[in-house]
Amino acid sequence: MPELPEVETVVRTLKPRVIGRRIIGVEMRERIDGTSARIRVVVTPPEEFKRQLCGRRIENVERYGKNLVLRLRQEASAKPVFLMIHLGMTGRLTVEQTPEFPTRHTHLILALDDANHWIHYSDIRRFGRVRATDHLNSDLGPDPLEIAEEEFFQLLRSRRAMLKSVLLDQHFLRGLGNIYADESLFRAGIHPSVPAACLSRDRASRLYHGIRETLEQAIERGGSSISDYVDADGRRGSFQLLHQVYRRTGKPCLRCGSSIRKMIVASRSTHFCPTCQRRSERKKTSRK
DNA sequence: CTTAATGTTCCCCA
DNA sequence: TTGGGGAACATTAA
Repeated sequence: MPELPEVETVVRTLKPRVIGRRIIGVEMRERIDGTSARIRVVVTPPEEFKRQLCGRRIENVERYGKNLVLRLRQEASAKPVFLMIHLGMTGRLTVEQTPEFPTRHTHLILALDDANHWIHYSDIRRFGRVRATDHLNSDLGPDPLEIAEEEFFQLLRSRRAMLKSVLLDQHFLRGLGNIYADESLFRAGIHPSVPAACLSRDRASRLYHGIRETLEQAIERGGSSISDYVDADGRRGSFQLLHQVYRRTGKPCLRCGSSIRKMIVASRSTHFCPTCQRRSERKKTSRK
């Protein structure tokens, strides 16, 4: 359930239910397979993790790229601790009314001080990661909803890789994933394999706005629920109903009727309309 | 039985 | 250093 609009939706639905509450209990269930090395969803060692969380109040819930960040504090004067959660591919963060572990895929339960609600983290594939730290490291690129157009243009110029690869790179922009990279490129009318540095100012501008509009609409619709994603209240999003290209291979383009194609870029399925998304700009007086 | 899936990281090679 | 390609991680559903 991973990209920016989904995480933003979880943040918004989680906020009213947990802000101001204290965490009074931490329960973990780590599954360990004999075959492979031990993969833990909660990265912070268990004792340290409990020590960092227990008794602290949830001051705020924010999004950092695809991460959820809960800012915790003992009291106003104390130093904050951050609970960072990355949902990976199938992670769910929900508020439930039971302290019981409902399935074998629930890995973490936080008890709140209202005695009625528990925060559950479940993750079928266990690609997600949960950690507690006292400092936020910022090795990710700018947020696509905050970056200025000129800064975006300058960033693009520094990368010669294919646009699709660049948009997926969290060090370039934080928050886009496979769905929204494809949908944004379609909205901008640009082919996924165009080198980022080759974009004209005009096309870069269309991409900038294409990304923003796609993300904003997706957030309005509560994100895309393809298989696992739900918000903190367990509700599915509906933006998947508005997808123009993602997973629509062979279906007609909703704009021009051409058959949507799929190619592999950066080891990821990449969907595009061969008619609406050109490799180069077609100008009326163009010689190309 | 095979394939693909909203993600990240690591390794190899050009 | 940059970028492409692929594997690994783990589970499920088609």
